[in-house]
Amino acid sequence: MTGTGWQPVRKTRAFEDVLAQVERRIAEDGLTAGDRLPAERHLAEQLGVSRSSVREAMRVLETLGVVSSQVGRGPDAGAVLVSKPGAALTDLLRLHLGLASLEPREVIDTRLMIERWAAARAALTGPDTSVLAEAIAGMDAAASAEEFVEHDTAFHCALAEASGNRLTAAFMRSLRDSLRRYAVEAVVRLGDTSGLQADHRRILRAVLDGDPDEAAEAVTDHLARAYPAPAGE
Amino acid sequence: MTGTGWQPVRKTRAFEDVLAQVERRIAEDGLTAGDRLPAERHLAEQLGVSRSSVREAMRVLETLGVVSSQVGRGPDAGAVLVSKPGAALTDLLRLHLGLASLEPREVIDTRLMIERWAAARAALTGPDTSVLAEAIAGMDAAASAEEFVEHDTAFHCALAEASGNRLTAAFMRSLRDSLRRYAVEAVVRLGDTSGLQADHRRILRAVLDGDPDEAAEAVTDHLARAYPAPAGE
DNA sequence: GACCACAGTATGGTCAGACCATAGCATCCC
DNA sequence: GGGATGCTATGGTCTGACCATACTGTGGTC
Repeated sequence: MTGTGWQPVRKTRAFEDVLAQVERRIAEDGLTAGDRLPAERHLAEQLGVSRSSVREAMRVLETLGVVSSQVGRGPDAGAVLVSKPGAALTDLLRLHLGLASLEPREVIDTRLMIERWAAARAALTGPDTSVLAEAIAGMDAAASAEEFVEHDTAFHCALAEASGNRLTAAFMRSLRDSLRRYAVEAVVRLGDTSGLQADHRRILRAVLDGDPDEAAEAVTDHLARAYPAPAGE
Repeated sequence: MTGTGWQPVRKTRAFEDVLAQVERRIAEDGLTAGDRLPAERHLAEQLGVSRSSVREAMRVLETLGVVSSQVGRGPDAGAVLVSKPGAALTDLLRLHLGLASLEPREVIDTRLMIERWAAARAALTGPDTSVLAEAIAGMDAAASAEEFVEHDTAFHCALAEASGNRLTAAFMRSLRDSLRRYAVEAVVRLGDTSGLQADHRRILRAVLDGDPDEAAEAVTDHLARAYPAPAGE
Protein backbone atom coordinates (compact mmCIF):
# COMPACT_ATOMS: atom_id res chain seq x y z
CA MET A 1 0.00 0.00 0.00
CA THR A 2 1.50 3.31 -1.06
CA GLY A 3 0.35 6.88 -1.04
CA THR A 4 -1.16 6.79 2.44
CA GLY A 5 0.50 10.03 3.43
CA TRP A 6 2.91 8.31 5.78
CA GLN A 7 6.45 9.48 5.84
CA PRO A 8 9.07 6.79 5.40
CA VAL A 9 10.96 6.27 8.64
CA ARG A 10 14.19 8.17 8.30
CA LYS A 11 16.91 5.60 8.61
CA THR A 12 20.15 7.50 8.72
CA ARG A 13 23.24 5.39 8.51
CA ALA A 14 25.89 6.03 11.12
CA PHE A 15 28.47 7.37 8.70
CA GLU A 16 25.90 9.82 7.34
CA ASP A 17 25.47 11.22 10.82
CA VAL A 18 29.21 11.56 11.09
CA LEU A 19 29.30 13.34 7.74
CA ALA A 20 26.58 15.76 8.76
CA GLN A 21 28.27 16.60 12.03
CA VAL A 22 31.67 17.08 10.41
CA GLU A 23 30.13 19.32 7.78
CA ARG A 24 28.37 21.33 10.47
CA ARG A 25 31.63 21.74 12.32
CA ILE A 26 33.35 22.94 9.18
CA ALA A 27 30.67 25.55 8.64
CA GLU A 28 30.28 26.67 12.25
CA ASP A 29 33.93 26.74 13.21
CA GLY A 30 34.93 28.24 9.90
CA LEU A 31 37.47 25.53 9.20
CA THR A 32 39.44 25.87 5.99
CA ALA A 33 42.05 23.96 4.06
CA GLY A 34 44.98 23.09 6.28
CA ASP A 35 43.00 22.63 9.47
CA ARG A 36 42.98 19.24 11.11
CA LEU A 37 40.09 17.01 12.03
CA PRO A 38 40.13 14.94 15.23
CA ALA A 39 41.68 11.51 14.99
CA GLU A 40 39.40 8.71 13.90
CA ARG A 41 39.40 7.08 17.31
CA HIS A 42 38.59 10.32 19.11
CA LEU A 43 35.86 11.22 16.65
CA ALA A 44 34.35 7.77 17.05
CA GLU A 45 34.31 8.08 20.81
CA GLN A 46 32.93 11.62 20.83
CA LEU A 47 30.17 10.78 18.36
CA GLY A 48 29.34 7.46 19.97
CA VAL A 49 29.90 5.38 16.85
CA SER A 50 32.44 2.79 15.86
CA ARG A 51 35.65 3.65 14.16
CA SER A 52 34.45 1.86 11.03
CA SER A 53 31.63 4.33 10.61
CA VAL A 54 34.00 7.24 11.05
CA ARG A 55 36.30 5.72 8.48
CA GLU A 56 33.48 5.36 5.96
CA ALA A 57 32.67 9.03 6.44
CA MET A 58 36.34 9.84 5.90
CA ARG A 59 36.33 7.93 2.64
CA VAL A 60 33.39 10.02 1.47
CA LEU A 61 35.08 13.27 2.41
CA GLU A 62 38.25 12.12 0.74
CA THR A 63 36.31 11.24 -2.40
CA LEU A 64 34.78 14.69 -2.46
CA GLY A 65 38.22 16.24 -2.24
CA VAL A 66 37.86 17.95 1.12
CA VAL A 67 39.98 15.69 3.34
CA SER A 68 43.33 14.02 3.04
CA SER A 69 44.62 11.44 5.49
CA GLN A 70 48.21 10.85 6.50
CA VAL A 71 49.48 8.15 8.77
CA GLY A 72 52.07 8.66 11.43
CA ARG A 73 52.34 11.23 14.10
CA GLY A 74 52.89 14.93 14.35
CA PRO A 75 51.35 18.12 13.04
CA ASP A 76 50.94 16.78 9.53
CA ALA A 77 49.43 13.44 10.48
CA GLY A 78 45.77 12.63 10.65
CA ALA A 79 42.91 13.94 8.58
CA VAL A 80 43.50 17.45 7.29
CA LEU A 81 41.10 19.55 5.30
CA VAL A 82 42.20 20.14 1.73
CA SER A 83 40.63 21.62 -1.36
CA LYS A 84 40.84 19.32 -4.34
CA PRO A 85 37.53 19.59 -6.17
CA GLY A 86 39.29 18.72 -9.40
CA ALA A 87 40.21 15.18 -8.47
CA ALA A 88 36.67 14.47 -7.38
CA LEU A 89 35.26 15.84 -10.63
CA THR A 90 37.67 13.78 -12.67
CA ASP A 91 36.70 10.56 -10.93
CA LEU A 92 33.06 11.43 -11.28
CA LEU A 93 33.21 12.05 -15.01
CA ARG A 94 35.48 9.11 -15.74
CA LEU A 95 33.23 6.65 -13.94
CA HIS A 96 30.07 7.95 -15.52
CA LEU A 97 31.62 7.87 -18.96
CA GLY A 98 32.61 4.28 -18.27
CA LEU A 99 29.10 3.49 -17.16
CA ALA A 100 27.80 4.92 -20.42
CA SER A 101 25.49 7.11 -18.37
CA LEU A 102 27.02 10.10 -20.13
CA GLU A 103 27.62 10.31 -23.85
CA PRO A 104 30.96 11.61 -25.10
CA ARG A 105 29.00 14.14 -27.13
CA GLU A 106 27.52 15.61 -23.97
CA VAL A 107 30.93 15.94 -22.39
CA ILE A 108 32.42 17.46 -25.52
CA ASP A 109 29.61 19.98 -25.82
CA THR A 110 30.08 20.93 -22.20
CA ARG A 111 33.75 21.39 -22.83
CA LEU A 112 33.00 23.69 -25.72
CA MET A 113 30.72 25.74 -23.53
CA ILE A 114 33.37 26.14 -20.87
CA GLU A 115 36.15 26.88 -23.26
CA ARG A 116 34.26 29.53 -25.21
CA TRP A 117 33.52 31.27 -21.96
CA ALA A 118 37.04 30.91 -20.60
CA ALA A 119 38.64 32.16 -23.79
CA ALA A 120 36.43 35.21 -23.93
CA ARG A 121 37.10 35.91 -20.30
CA ALA A 122 40.83 35.47 -20.72
CA ALA A 123 40.79 37.92 -23.63
CA LEU A 124 39.21 40.50 -21.36
CA THR A 125 41.56 40.08 -18.42
CA GLY A 126 44.78 40.03 -20.41
CA PRO A 127 46.55 37.18 -18.66
CA ASP A 128 50.11 35.95 -18.85
CA THR A 129 50.24 34.11 -22.17
CA SER A 130 53.72 32.64 -21.89
CA VAL A 131 52.35 29.26 -20.83
CA LEU A 132 50.09 29.23 -23.87
CA ALA A 133 52.99 29.99 -26.20
CA GLU A 134 55.11 27.29 -24.58
CA ALA A 135 52.35 24.75 -25.03
CA ILE A 136 52.08 25.59 -28.72
CA ALA A 137 55.83 25.15 -29.08
CA GLY A 138 55.57 21.83 -27.29
CA MET A 139 52.93 20.65 -29.74
CA ASP A 140 55.13 21.70 -32.65
CA ALA A 141 57.89 19.50 -31.28
CA ALA A 142 55.64 16.59 -30.36
CA ALA A 143 56.68 13.24 -31.84
CA SER A 144 53.50 11.28 -31.14
CA ALA A 145 49.78 11.79 -30.77
CA GLU A 146 50.06 11.18 -27.04
CA GLU A 147 52.74 13.82 -26.66
CA PHE A 148 50.74 16.26 -28.77
CA VAL A 149 47.67 15.71 -26.64
CA GLU A 150 49.70 16.27 -23.50
CA HIS A 151 50.73 19.75 -24.59
CA ASP A 152 47.30 20.35 -26.03
CA THR A 153 45.85 19.64 -22.60
CA ALA A 154 48.32 22.07 -21.06
CA PHE A 155 47.26 24.73 -23.55
CA HIS A 156 43.55 24.39 -22.96
CA CYS A 157 43.85 24.07 -19.20
CA ALA A 158 46.04 27.16 -19.08
CA LEU A 159 43.39 28.95 -21.07
CA ALA A 160 40.74 27.91 -18.56
CA GLU A 161 42.90 28.95 -15.64
CA ALA A 162 43.47 32.31 -17.29
CA SER A 163 39.76 32.96 -16.83
CA GLY A 164 40.42 33.37 -13.12
CA ASN A 165 37.56 31.10 -12.10
CA ARG A 166 38.81 28.07 -10.17
CA LEU A 167 35.59 26.14 -10.52
CA THR A 168 35.51 26.29 -14.30
CA ALA A 169 39.24 25.67 -14.43
CA ALA A 170 38.87 22.56 -12.31
CA PHE A 171 35.96 21.46 -14.44
CA MET A 172 38.01 21.97 -17.59
CA ARG A 173 40.88 19.93 -16.22
CA SER A 174 38.52 17.13 -15.27
CA LEU A 175 36.82 17.12 -18.65
CA ARG A 176 40.16 16.95 -20.39
CA ASP A 177 41.38 14.12 -18.20
CA SER A 178 38.26 12.08 -18.69
CA LEU A 179 38.31 12.75 -22.44
CA ARG A 180 42.00 11.98 -22.93
CA ARG A 181 41.24 8.78 -24.81
CA TYR A 182 38.95 10.56 -27.25
CA ALA A 183 41.47 13.37 -27.70
CA VAL A 184 44.20 10.96 -28.78
CA GLU A 185 41.76 9.25 -31.13
CA ALA A 186 40.84 12.60 -32.65
CA VAL A 187 44.47 13.52 -33.29
CA VAL A 188 45.21 10.15 -34.85
CA ARG A 189 42.12 10.42 -37.03
CA LEU A 190 43.07 13.84 -38.27
CA GLY A 191 46.64 12.80 -39.01
CA ASP A 192 47.76 16.31 -39.79
CA THR A 193 47.93 18.62 -36.79
CA SER A 194 48.75 21.81 -38.69
CA GLY A 195 45.10 22.83 -38.72
CA LEU A 196 44.84 22.40 -34.96
CA GLN A 197 48.00 24.42 -34.46
CA ALA A 198 46.68 27.20 -36.67
CA ASP A 199 43.61 27.25 -34.44
CA HIS A 200 45.75 27.45 -31.33
CA ARG A 201 47.67 30.41 -32.73
CA ARG A 202 44.42 32.10 -33.69
CA ILE A 203 43.11 31.65 -30.15
CA LEU A 204 46.31 33.01 -28.65
CA ARG A 205 46.27 36.00 -30.98
CA ALA A 206 42.68 36.80 -30.05
CA VAL A 207 43.53 36.67 -26.36
CA LEU A 208 46.54 38.92 -26.91
CA ASP A 209 44.39 41.33 -28.93
CA GLY A 210 41.81 41.38 -26.16
CA ASP A 211 39.05 40.33 -28.53
CA PRO A 212 36.63 38.11 -26.62
CA ASP A 213 34.26 37.44 -29.51
CA GLU A 214 37.04 36.37 -31.81
CA ALA A 215 38.52 34.20 -29.05
CA ALA A 216 35.20 32.43 -28.54
CA GLU A 217 34.75 31.91 -32.27
CA ALA A 218 38.27 30.58 -32.63
CA VAL A 219 37.63 28.07 -29.86
CA THR A 220 34.38 27.01 -31.46
CA ASP A 221 36.01 26.44 -34.83
CA HIS A 222 38.83 24.57 -33.16
CA LEU A 223 36.60 22.09 -31.39
CA ALA A 224 34.46 21.67 -34.47
CA ARG A 225 37.60 20.59 -36.29
CA ALA A 226 38.70 18.20 -33.55
CA TYR A 227 35.30 16.70 -32.83
CA PRO A 228 33.05 17.03 -35.90
CA ALA A 229 29.39 17.11 -34.96
CA PRO A 230 27.35 14.09 -36.03
CA ALA A 231 25.56 14.64 -39.30
CA GLY A 232 22.08 14.56 -37.86
CA GLU A 233 22.60 17.39 -35.46
CA MET B 1 66.31 14.89 1.47
CA THR B 2 64.12 15.47 -1.54
CA GLY B 3 64.66 15.62 -5.26
CA THR B 4 66.96 12.61 -5.48
CA GLY B 5 65.11 11.18 -8.44
CA TRP B 6 63.67 8.31 -6.44
CA GLN B 7 60.08 7.40 -7.02
CA PRO B 8 57.97 7.20 -3.89
CA VAL B 9 56.97 3.63 -3.18
CA ARG B 10 53.42 3.23 -4.41
CA LYS B 11 51.39 2.33 -1.40
CA THR B 12 47.95 1.49 -2.62
CA ARG B 13 45.33 1.14 0.04
CA ALA B 14 43.17 -1.93 -0.09
CA PHE B 15 39.97 -0.11 -0.90
CA GLU B 16 41.71 1.61 -3.80
CA ASP B 17 42.54 -1.77 -5.27
CA VAL B 18 38.92 -2.75 -4.88
CA LEU B 19 37.85 0.45 -6.61
CA ALA B 20 40.21 -0.12 -9.51
CA GLN B 21 39.05 -3.68 -10.01
CA VAL B 22 35.38 -2.74 -9.83
CA GLU B 23 35.92 0.05 -12.32
CA ARG B 24 37.76 -2.32 -14.63
CA ARG B 25 34.90 -4.77 -14.40
CA ILE B 26 32.42 -2.07 -15.26
CA ALA B 27 34.41 -1.12 -18.33
CA GLU B 28 35.27 -4.64 -19.50
CA ASP B 29 31.93 -6.27 -18.87
CA GLY B 30 30.05 -3.26 -20.13
CA LEU B 31 27.98 -2.97 -16.98
CA THR B 32 25.40 -0.22 -16.93
CA ALA B 33 22.85 1.23 -14.56
CA GLY B 34 20.64 -1.47 -13.15
CA ASP B 35 23.27 -4.20 -13.07
CA ARG B 36 24.22 -5.69 -9.75
CA LEU B 37 27.61 -5.96 -8.11
CA PRO B 38 28.57 -9.03 -6.07
CA ALA B 39 27.68 -8.95 -2.40
CA GLU B 40 30.19 -7.34 -0.08
CA ARG B 41 31.16 -10.62 1.50
CA HIS B 42 31.68 -12.35 -1.82
CA LEU B 43 33.65 -9.47 -3.24
CA ALA B 44 35.84 -9.43 -0.15
CA GLU B 45 36.56 -13.12 -0.46
CA GLN B 46 37.20 -13.00 -4.20
CA LEU B 47 39.55 -10.04 -3.90
CA GLY B 48 41.29 -11.33 -0.81
CA VAL B 49 40.54 -8.30 1.33
CA SER B 50 38.43 -7.70 4.37
CA ARG B 51 34.83 -6.70 4.14
CA SER B 52 35.70 -3.33 5.67
CA SER B 53 37.87 -2.48 2.69
CA VAL B 54 35.11 -3.48 0.30
CA ARG B 55 32.70 -1.34 2.23
CA GLU B 56 34.98 1.68 2.04
CA ALA B 57 35.16 1.23 -1.71
CA MET B 58 31.37 1.03 -1.81
CA ARG B 59 31.11 4.31 0.08
CA VAL B 60 33.33 5.93 -2.54
CA LEU B 61 31.27 4.56 -5.40
CA GLU B 62 28.11 5.64 -3.65
CA THR B 63 29.53 9.13 -3.16
CA LEU B 64 30.35 9.35 -6.84
CA GLY B 65 26.79 8.40 -7.67
CA VAL B 66 27.48 5.12 -9.44
CA VAL B 67 26.17 2.55 -6.95
CA SER B 68 23.29 2.32 -4.55
CA SER B 69 23.03 -0.23 -1.76
CA GLN B 70 19.87 -1.87 -0.51
CA VAL B 71 19.58 -4.24 2.39
CA GLY B 72 17.48 -7.34 2.40
CA ARG B 73 17.23 -10.13 -0.05
CA GLY B 74 16.03 -10.58 -3.57
CA PRO B 75 16.72 -9.18 -7.01
CA ASP B 76 16.72 -5.58 -5.78
CA ALA B 77 19.01 -6.12 -2.80
CA GLY B 78 22.72 -5.55 -2.75
CA ALA B 79 24.84 -3.01 -4.57
CA VAL B 80 23.23 -1.87 -7.81
CA LEU B 81 24.82 0.35 -10.39
CA VAL B 82 22.98 3.62 -10.79
CA SER B 83 23.64 6.91 -12.53
CA LYS B 84 23.29 9.86 -10.21
CA PRO B 85 26.05 12.29 -11.09
CA GLY B 86 23.90 15.15 -9.85
CA ALA B 87 23.89 14.20 -6.21
CA ALA B 88 27.64 13.82 -6.22
CA LEU B 89 28.09 17.23 -7.83
CA THR B 90 25.77 18.83 -5.32
CA ASP B 91 27.67 17.43 -2.35
CA LEU B 92 30.94 18.45 -3.93
CA LEU B 93 29.94 22.04 -4.47
CA ARG B 94 28.19 22.43 -1.15
CA LEU B 95 31.16 21.17 0.81
CA HIS B 96 33.65 23.29 -1.06
CA LEU B 97 31.51 26.35 -0.65
CA GLY B 98 31.37 25.61 3.07
CA LEU B 99 35.12 25.22 3.15
CA ALA B 100 35.47 28.62 1.51
CA SER B 101 37.67 26.99 -1.10
CA LEU B 102 35.27 28.32 -3.70
CA GLU B 103 33.92 31.86 -3.72
CA PRO B 104 30.21 32.38 -4.31
CA ARG B 105 31.20 34.69 -7.15
CA GLU B 106 32.95 31.84 -8.93
CA VAL B 107 29.93 29.61 -8.60
CA ILE B 108 27.58 32.35 -9.75
CA ASP B 109 29.73 33.14 -12.78
CA THR B 110 29.80 29.47 -13.65
CA ARG B 111 26.06 29.35 -13.38
CA LEU B 112 25.76 32.28 -15.73
CA MET B 113 27.99 30.54 -18.23
CA ILE B 114 25.87 27.38 -18.12
CA GLU B 115 22.59 29.17 -18.25
CA ARG B 116 23.50 31.38 -21.18
CA TRP B 117 24.50 28.31 -23.11
CA ALA B 118 21.47 26.28 -22.08
CA ALA B 119 19.04 29.08 -22.93
CA ALA B 120 20.54 29.57 -26.36
CA ARG B 121 20.49 25.87 -26.96
CA ALA B 122 16.90 25.57 -25.80
CA ALA B 123 15.88 28.36 -28.14
CA LEU B 124 17.33 26.38 -31.04
CA THR B 125 15.74 23.04 -30.20
CA GLY B 126 12.25 24.36 -29.47
CA PRO B 127 11.51 22.35 -26.34
CA ASP B 128 8.30 21.85 -24.43
CA THR B 129 7.86 25.11 -22.54
CA SER B 130 4.87 24.19 -20.42
CA VAL B 131 7.05 23.50 -17.40
CA LEU B 132 8.62 26.93 -17.76
CA ALA B 133 5.23 28.61 -17.89
CA GLU B 134 4.04 26.68 -14.86
CA ALA B 135 7.11 27.71 -12.89
CA ILE B 136 6.46 31.38 -13.72
CA ALA B 137 2.89 31.00 -12.55
CA GLY B 138 4.14 29.37 -9.38
CA MET B 139 6.41 32.32 -8.69
CA ASP B 140 3.52 34.71 -9.24
CA ALA B 141 1.58 32.87 -6.56
CA ALA B 142 4.48 32.48 -4.15
CA ALA B 143 3.87 33.81 -0.65
CA SER B 144 7.42 33.80 0.63
CA ALA B 145 10.96 34.17 -0.60
CA GLU B 146 11.57 30.47 -0.02
CA GLU B 147 8.57 29.51 -2.09
CA PHE B 148 9.57 31.92 -4.83
CA VAL B 149 13.06 30.43 -4.95
CA GLU B 150 11.62 26.95 -5.14
CA HIS B 151 9.72 27.74 -8.32
CA ASP B 152 12.62 29.81 -9.57
CA THR B 153 14.83 26.76 -9.23
CA ALA B 154 12.29 24.71 -11.15
CA PHE B 155 12.29 27.30 -13.93
CA HIS B 156 16.03 27.47 -14.34
CA CYS B 157 16.55 23.72 -14.03
CA ALA B 158 13.87 23.10 -16.63
CA LEU B 159 15.66 25.54 -18.89
CA ALA B 160 18.91 23.63 -18.43
CA GLU B 161 17.21 20.32 -19.06
CA ALA B 162 15.69 21.74 -22.22
CA SER B 163 19.21 22.00 -23.59
CA GLY B 164 19.23 18.23 -23.93
CA ASN B 165 22.62 17.84 -22.29
CA ARG B 166 22.41 15.78 -19.12
CA LEU B 167 25.81 16.81 -17.84
CA THR B 168 25.12 20.51 -17.95
CA ALA B 169 21.61 19.94 -16.62
CA ALA B 170 22.99 18.00 -13.66
CA PHE B 171 25.59 20.68 -13.12
CA MET B 172 22.92 23.35 -13.18
CA ARG B 173 20.81 21.51 -10.64
CA SER B 174 23.81 21.11 -8.36
CA LEU B 175 24.77 24.75 -8.65
CA ARG B 176 21.26 25.80 -7.79
CA ASP B 177 21.06 23.50 -4.81
CA SER B 178 24.39 24.63 -3.43
CA LEU B 179 23.46 28.28 -3.99
CA ARG B 180 19.98 28.06 -2.49
CA ARG B 181 20.95 30.11 0.53
CA TYR B 182 22.32 32.91 -1.63
CA ALA B 183 19.25 32.80 -3.87
CA VAL B 184 16.90 33.36 -0.95
CA GLU B 185 19.10 36.18 0.28
CA ALA B 186 19.03 37.78 -3.14
CA VAL B 187 15.23 37.66 -3.32
CA VAL B 188 14.88 39.12 0.15
CA ARG B 189 17.37 41.85 -0.66
CA LEU B 190 15.54 42.82 -3.83
CA GLY B 191 12.19 42.86 -2.08
CA ASP B 192 10.27 43.31 -5.28
CA THR B 193 10.23 40.28 -7.56
CA SER B 194 8.44 41.91 -10.48
CA GLY B 195 11.73 42.61 -12.23
CA LEU B 196 12.80 39.01 -11.91
CA GLN B 197 9.48 37.85 -13.27
CA ALA B 198 9.76 40.21 -16.22
CA ASP B 199 13.13 38.63 -16.92
CA HIS B 200 11.65 35.15 -16.75
CA ARG B 201 8.95 36.08 -19.24
CA ARG B 202 11.54 37.61 -21.53
CA ILE B 203 13.61 34.42 -21.42
CA LEU B 204 10.56 32.30 -22.13
CA ARG B 205 9.55 34.52 -25.03
CA ALA B 206 13.02 34.30 -26.55
CA VAL B 207 12.96 30.51 -26.31
CA LEU B 208 9.51 30.42 -27.91
CA ASP B 209 10.70 32.76 -30.66
CA GLY B 210 13.71 30.55 -31.29
CA ASP B 211 16.09 33.47 -30.77
CA PRO B 212 19.24 32.12 -29.10
CA ASP B 213 21.08 35.44 -28.86
CA GLU B 214 18.15 37.17 -27.20
CA ALA B 215 17.73 34.20 -24.85
CA ALA B 216 21.36 34.41 -23.79
CA GLU B 217 21.14 38.15 -23.30
CA ALA B 218 17.96 37.83 -21.29
CA VAL B 219 19.62 35.32 -19.00
CA THR B 220 22.64 37.55 -18.57
CA ASP B 221 20.51 40.54 -17.63
CA HIS B 222 18.50 38.39 -15.27
CA LEU B 223 21.49 37.17 -13.32
CA ALA B 224 23.02 40.63 -13.27
CA ARG B 225 19.84 41.79 -11.56
CA ALA B 226 19.82 38.95 -9.04
CA TYR B 227 23.52 38.97 -8.28
CA PRO B 228 24.98 42.41 -8.98
CA ALA B 229 28.68 42.25 -9.80
CA PRO B 230 31.02 43.76 -7.24
CA ALA B 231 31.98 47.33 -8.04
CA GLY B 232 35.65 46.63 -8.60
CA GLU B 233 35.13 44.11 -11.35
C1' DG C 1 76.74 21.30 24.57
C1' DA C 2 75.86 18.80 20.26
C1' DC C 3 74.50 14.82 18.32
C1' DC C 4 72.75 10.31 17.63
C1' DA C 5 70.34 5.94 18.89
C1' DC C 6 66.33 4.12 20.69
C1' DA C 7 62.07 3.49 23.06
C1' DG C 8 57.47 5.54 23.34
C1' DT C 9 53.26 6.81 21.28
C1' DA C 10 49.58 8.59 18.29
C1' DT C 11 48.15 8.06 13.81
C1' DG C 12 45.76 5.68 9.87
C1' DG C 13 45.35 0.84 7.48
C1' DT C 14 43.68 -3.70 7.81
C1' DC C 15 41.59 -7.69 9.35
C1' DA C 16 38.50 -11.19 11.72
C1' DG C 17 34.45 -12.12 13.78
C1' DA C 18 30.32 -11.24 15.74
C1' DC C 19 25.58 -9.48 15.98
C1' DC C 20 21.49 -6.85 14.17
C1' DA C 21 17.61 -5.36 10.94
C1' DT C 22 15.77 -6.08 6.66
C1' DA C 23 13.32 -8.38 3.11
C1' DG C 24 12.60 -11.86 -0.10
C1' DC C 25 11.91 -16.97 -0.20
C1' DA C 26 10.60 -21.58 1.18
C1' DT C 27 8.22 -24.46 3.91
C1' DC C 28 4.71 -26.15 6.72
C1' DC C 29 0.23 -26.46 8.49
C1' DC C 30 -4.55 -25.88 8.15
C1' DG D 1 -5.30 -22.64 -1.77
C1' DG D 2 -3.62 -19.61 1.53
C1' DG D 3 -1.75 -17.75 5.46
C1' DA D 4 1.70 -18.11 9.20
C1' DT D 5 6.34 -19.09 10.20
C1' DG D 6 11.07 -19.95 9.88
C1' DC D 7 15.19 -19.59 6.72
C1' DT D 8 18.64 -17.08 4.53
C1' DA D 9 21.24 -13.57 2.04
C1' DT D 10 21.86 -8.91 2.24
C1' DG D 11 23.86 -4.49 4.11
C1' DG D 12 24.76 -1.92 8.77
C1' DT D 13 27.29 -1.77 12.92
C1' DC D 14 30.36 -2.70 16.52
C1' DT D 15 34.45 -4.62 19.01
C1' DG D 16 39.00 -5.62 19.44
C1' DA D 17 43.10 -6.64 17.75
C1' DC D 18 47.39 -6.06 15.08
C1' DC D 19 50.48 -3.62 11.74
C1' DA D 20 53.27 0.21 9.52
C1' DT D 21 54.31 4.75 9.90
C1' DA D 22 56.37 8.84 11.64
C1' DC D 23 56.92 12.17 15.05
C1' DT D 24 58.58 12.90 20.12
C1' DG D 25 61.07 12.56 23.97
C1' DT D 26 64.81 10.56 26.46
C1' DG D 27 69.08 9.14 27.40
C1' DG D 28 73.71 8.15 26.32
C1' DT D 29 77.90 9.29 23.89
C1' DC D 30 81.43 12.11 22.13
